[in-house]
Amino acid sequence: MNASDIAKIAGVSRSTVSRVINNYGNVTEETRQRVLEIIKEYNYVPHASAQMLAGKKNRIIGLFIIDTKDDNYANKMCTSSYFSPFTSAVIDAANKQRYNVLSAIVNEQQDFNNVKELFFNKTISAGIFIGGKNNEPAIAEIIESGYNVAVIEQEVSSEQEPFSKCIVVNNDSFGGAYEATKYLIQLGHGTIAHITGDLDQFTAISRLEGYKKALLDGGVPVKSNLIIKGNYTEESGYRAAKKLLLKETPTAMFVANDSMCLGAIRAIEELRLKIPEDISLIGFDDIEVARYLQPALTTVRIPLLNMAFMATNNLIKANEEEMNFFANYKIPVELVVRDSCRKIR
Amino acid sequence: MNASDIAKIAGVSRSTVSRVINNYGNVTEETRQRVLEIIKEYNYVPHASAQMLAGKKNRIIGLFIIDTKDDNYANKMCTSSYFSPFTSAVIDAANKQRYNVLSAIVNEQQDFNNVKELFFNKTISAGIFIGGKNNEPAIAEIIESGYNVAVIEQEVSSEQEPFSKCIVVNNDSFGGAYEATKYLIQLGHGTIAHITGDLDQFTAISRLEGYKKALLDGGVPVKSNLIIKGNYTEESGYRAAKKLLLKETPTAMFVANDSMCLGAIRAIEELRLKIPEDISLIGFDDIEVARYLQPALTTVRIPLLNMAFMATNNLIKANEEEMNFFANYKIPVELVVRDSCRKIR
DNA sequence: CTGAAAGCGCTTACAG
DNA sequence: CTGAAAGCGCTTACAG
Repeated sequence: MNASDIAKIAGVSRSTVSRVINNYGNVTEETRQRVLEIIKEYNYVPHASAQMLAGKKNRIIGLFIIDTKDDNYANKMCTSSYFSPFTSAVIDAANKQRYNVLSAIVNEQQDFNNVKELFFNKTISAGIFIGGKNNEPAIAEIIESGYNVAVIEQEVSSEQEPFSKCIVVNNDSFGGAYEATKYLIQLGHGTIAHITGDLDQFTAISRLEGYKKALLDGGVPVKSNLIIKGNYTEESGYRAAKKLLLKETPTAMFVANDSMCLGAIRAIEELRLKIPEDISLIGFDDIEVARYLQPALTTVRIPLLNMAFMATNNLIKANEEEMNFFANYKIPVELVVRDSCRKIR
Repeated sequence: MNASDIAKIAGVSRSTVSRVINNYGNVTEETRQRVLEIIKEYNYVPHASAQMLAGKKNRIIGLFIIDTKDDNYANKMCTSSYFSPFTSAVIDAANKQRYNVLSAIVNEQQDFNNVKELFFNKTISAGIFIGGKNNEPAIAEIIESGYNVAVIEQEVSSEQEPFSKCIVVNNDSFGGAYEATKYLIQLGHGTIAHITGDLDQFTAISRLEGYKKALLDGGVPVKSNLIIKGNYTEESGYRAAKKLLLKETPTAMFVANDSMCLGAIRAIEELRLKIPEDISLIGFDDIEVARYLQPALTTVRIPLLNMAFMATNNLIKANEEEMNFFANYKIPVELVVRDSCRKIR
C-alpha cells in the first residue's frame, strides 16, 4: 500500500495525496476528506525514507553519552545514575515536538565512528553530546560538516571554530563548588580536602577552581596535598579518599560528584571514621541515592531536567530553522543541605 | 558528494561503487581499492534513506518503555531506577551488532500512535517493549503487520495470536516471590504481608502467586487483609504500607518491588517502627539504592542485563533472518540477603 | 485546485 | 568482472 494505490482508489493523482498528507492548502476540502478517509481505511503510512529522500526533514535527533573511563565495568552507563534522568528528559522534550531520539553510548574513541556515520548518512539531523571532553575532534568534524549539535558540560566559546555554531548548555559548576566550599567554611572547617573529577573535563576544572576561590575568599589556605585527583567514578572516589585519609586529617571533604562520594564513604567506613562526626562530606549532582544514604548526603543539585529541555528545544529549533546558531547557557545549581556535614568548634 | 560523483572520479559505474560499498565479491581487487580510496578521500557516506528505499535492511530497533501510571510525576522514567540499566544494556547489545536504538517512552495510550508510526513508516524494523500490560492491542497490531517484536515481562503464550510470533523474555517472578516468602517463613515469620505491584501486569500477578504458594507450602495461612494493592510506584508503596500498618501488625512484609519499598520505609518510619526489629522487609528488583539503604535492603535481584541481551540479540537475529519466531525465556532471579530481615522466636 | 514528470540517492536483476 | 537501466516511494516545481 503506497501513495499510488491511495491515489488510484481516491481517483486523484499522487501529487494530491502528497498534498493532503503534508497538509498543504491547495486542495478542496472535499477531496481532502475523501483522501483522508481512504488513508485511514487502508492504514496507509508514508515511507519515511522516501519522504526524506524526496526532501522532507527528518525528525530524529541523536543523543550521545560519552563515557570513556578506564575503569573496567561490564556496563558503564548503567552504573551512572547521572545520565539516566537526562536521557529520559531529552526523550520527553523531543517527543513533545514529535521528534524521536536515537541514543548511543560512546565508551571508546572508535565508537565515534558510528556516531559520525549516523550524521553523515542522514539517519539523524542533529545531536546532543553529554559528558565529553572539550574540543573533541569527532564532534568538531560533525559541526564543520554543517550539522546541528548541542554539547552539555563542555567549555566552548563563540570564538572557537567550529564550535561557534553550536549550542552549549552547562551547569554552574564553578558557582556550585564555591557555594559548597563556602558552606563548609561557614560551618567552621579549616582543613577542607577536595577530590577532583576527571580533569580533562570542563566541569571538574570548574569545580576545582570554585573550591580554590572559596578557600581564598574565606581566608583558608589552599594546600595541594589536600587535593586528590579522581575521575568521577565510584572506584576512583574510593581510591582517592583512601589515599588522602591515610596521610591527612581533613575535617571536611568536598567531592566533585556523588558517585565518588559513594566510594569515599566506603573508604571512610573502612578507616573506622564517622560521617559527619569525624569528617564532613559534601558531593555534587544530587543523584537519586544521595538522599537515601545514612547520613543523607549534602550535595549540589544539578537541574539536569532543565538542561535537557534547554538543549533539546534549542536543537530542534535550530534544526527546524535550518540554521546553526551559537547559544551558551549556564544553568544555576542549588546547594541541598542534608545531614553529612557538621558544624565544628 | 554521492555515489555518482565517486563513480565518475573513480572511472567506474555507480553499480560498481555500490558493489564495493556492499562488499560484494564480483569486483577486481584493484578497482575495489581504487574506489575505496576515493570514498575515503572524499569522505563519502551512502545516504541511509536511499539505501533503505532501494532495498537494504535498516539497522535501527526501537525500545519502548511503557510507564502508564496514574501518579502525577513530572518525568516518569527518570524516577525509575529500573528501566535505566535495561536501556543501556539494550543499546550496548545493539551497538555490538552495528545496530542503533531509538527509544521512546509511552506514558499515555495515545503515545502508542507514535510507536506504531515508527514501525509502519519503516523508521525501525523491530522493537522491544518493556513494562506493558498483557495483550496490548497496539503491540498486537504491530506484530500482526509482520514486524519483529520482543516483549519483556508480559505473559504471552505461543498459542496466543498474534503473539505466537514474538520473542518474550521474563524473569522468574513467581520463583523469586516464592523464595523471598519462603525465606521469611524460615526466619520464623508467621504474619507476612504483601504489597502487590500493578495487578494488570504479569509480574505483579506472578509475585502474588509465588507469595501465596510459599505460604501454603509453609503451612502459613493466606490472609486477604495482609495483601494490599500497590502499582509499583514509590508513592503507592507508601500508601499501601500506611494503610496496612494502621490496621494490621505483620512481622514481615514482602513488597513486589524496591521502589515501593522506598515508600514503605517512609511509612514505617513515620509510624515509629524499626526495620528489621519491628518489621522485616523484603523487596524485588535490586535497584541501585537497595544496597545503600539503612539497613541495606534484602531483595530479589533481576538479571536485567541478561534479559536485555537475550531480547536484543534474538530480535536482531529475527530481523536479519527475516522471520518471526516465537521464543519464551524465563530468566532465573536471585535472592540477595542483606540486613532488612531478622530471625524471630 | 490538480496532474504529469523529474528527481532524491541508492541497489539489483539483467545483459554482456 | 562491469555497466545501463529500472525501480524503491515519496515531494515539488511546473504547467494548466
